[in-house]
Formats: sequence, structure tokens, C-alpha cells
Amino acid sequence: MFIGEYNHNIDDKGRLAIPAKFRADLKDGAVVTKGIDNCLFLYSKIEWGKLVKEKLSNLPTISQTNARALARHLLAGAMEVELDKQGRINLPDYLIKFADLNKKSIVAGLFDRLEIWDQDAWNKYKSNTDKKSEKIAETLGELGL
Amino acid sequence: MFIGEYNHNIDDKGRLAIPAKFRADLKDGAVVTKGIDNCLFLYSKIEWGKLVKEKLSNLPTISQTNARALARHLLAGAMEVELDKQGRINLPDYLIKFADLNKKSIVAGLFDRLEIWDQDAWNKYKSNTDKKSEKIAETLGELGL
DNA sequence: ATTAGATTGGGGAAAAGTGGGGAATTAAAA
DNA sequence: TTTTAATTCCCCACTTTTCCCCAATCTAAT
Repeated sequence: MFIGEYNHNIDDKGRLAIPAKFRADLKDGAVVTKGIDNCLFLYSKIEWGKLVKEKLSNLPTISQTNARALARHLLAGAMEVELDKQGRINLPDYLIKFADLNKKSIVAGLFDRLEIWDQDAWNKYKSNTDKKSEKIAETLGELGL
Repeated sequence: MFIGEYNHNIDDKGRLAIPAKFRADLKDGAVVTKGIDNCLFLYSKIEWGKLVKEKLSNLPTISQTNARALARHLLAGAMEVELDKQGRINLPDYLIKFADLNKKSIVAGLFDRLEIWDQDAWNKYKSNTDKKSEKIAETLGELGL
């Protein structure tokens, strides 16, 4: 299970180091794809396989417009990656552009996947949701929790 | 399984390089045909056979206008192609015209098929669907992602 | 302080992408 | 039927990119 938040740099060749704690689970390969809220999702090959098989393999991508758009987002947006001897992956250009990644990046563990964020975007997102969580907490308080 | 997005050029002779990762699955031949949304579909011979046998042959082609049109689109537009020693296919003129292909093209993996797009058309399509990304996100939520 | 583990950067080899030339096949015309 | 022209296909070679390995730096723990 992936948890935690790590700072890492993307070098000029588009390489990103995976936090050492996560490498064992990804040694047999991983898949990166476009996520939600301007970040990337990274799954182990096994998790990705489950995802595709259970959720995506039966989409009517010939007949339905939205199914095509979704498939193009998730499948065409995805890329298999391997860890090199130093535990790094190679991010293709189109994913770096998609997530507005600059040098300073964040790798966050979210149970069954990793998320890859540009540091600025991550900070903005967190400050937004931190405010929201106070409201959420207040609401919960009113409910007696 | 085909995934990912690749930039490739079509040369003056109508040749298009297939991304190296996909070649093994296509070494026994492939079928290109007119796709949906102004792109081309490319299937391995095996997948093409499944499509025709399981899907198209069960369409109510006699009674339904749309089914007839789809069958004609996919079947009459199709062409068998082989990879040359460099991993390229030869696209016939009528398919190049159909998809408005210029030099710069996109080859995208969509599970059981490849899609071949003109680069400009691909970018336009993506910027359109990015606007709809909220809807895509909702669909993702419904899928439990 | 020393050692082990982790991160970062650079260099070289191998593979992939691209373009052009020539042979062979087909078609057309004399 | 023979010759010429055109098109297709195959092969070769150049260029670019990617990938892999090595080395240096940094951090932390003993």
C-alpha cells in the first residue's frame, strides 16, 4: 500500500526517481497515465491490469462518443514504464506537458496508486482543500462527531 | 494491449512507422480502416477477425440504416497492410485523404486497436474533450476510479 | 568518522525513426 | 510483342532519440 508524500526532481531527460519505499512493488513494471486535477496516476502493472479488465475492456468505444473520449484519455494517455537501476522512470513528453511538470515535483502515495504532481500545483491544491476540510470538519461537528 | 501516444511522420510515399512496442503484435499482418472522429483504426488480423465475426456480423444490417452504414464504413474502407523491414506500413491514398493526414501524425494505442490521427486534428480533439473533462471525471467516479 | 543507502548528473552504446535510391513488377503505348 | 513509363516495394544508410550503466554527491545512521 502506498502512503506518504515525497519531493523529487525531474531531470532534463524527463527522469523521475520513485521513492525507495515504493520500488519493490513496482519492480515488475508500472503504468503512468493522465489523472484528475492535473496530476498523473501511476499503477503497478498488476493494479493496472485489474483496472482495465474490470472497468475499461467492455466500453462501447465504437458507438458511444463519451466512451471514446474516456478511452482516449485513459488508454491513449497511458504509458508503460520500467524502473532503471537507480529506481527512476522515464516520463514521456506528452505526460509532462499534461501535468505542467517542472523540475520540482511531488510523488504522493494513495493506497493503490501513486500520484505525480508539479510542486506548485500540489501546494495550491492543498491550500484549497485544507480550507475546505475545515468546513467539512465544522459540518461534521454540527452533526455531533 | 495497445496503450500510449506517439508522434510519427508520414513520408512522401505514404509510409507510416508503427511504434516499436506494437510491432510484435502486428507482425502477422494488420488491417487499417476508416475510423470514427476523423481518424483511422488499425487492428491486428486476429482482432479484426474477432470484430467482424462477433460484432459486425450480428448487426441487423438489413433493417437498420445506421447499421448498414457502419458496416459499409468499416468493411468497405478496410485494407490489409504488412509491416516492412523498418516496421512501417503503406497507407493507401483514400485513407490518407479520409483522415486529412499530413506529415505530422499521431499513433495512439486504444486497447485492442491503434488510432492514426493528423496531429492538428488530435490536438483539436483533445482541447475539446479537455473542456468536457468534468464529465469525464464524473464518469471516472462512476467507474470507481 | 565511517559506512550504507539514496539522489542526481553525465557519457556512451544501442535501438528506433527518417529519408533516399534502386530493383522489380505492372501497366500502357507503339 | 516489345519497349517505355510509372508505380510499388525493398534495402541501405544516416540521424536522432532513448536507454543503460557508471560515477559523484548527499543524507542519515551507527
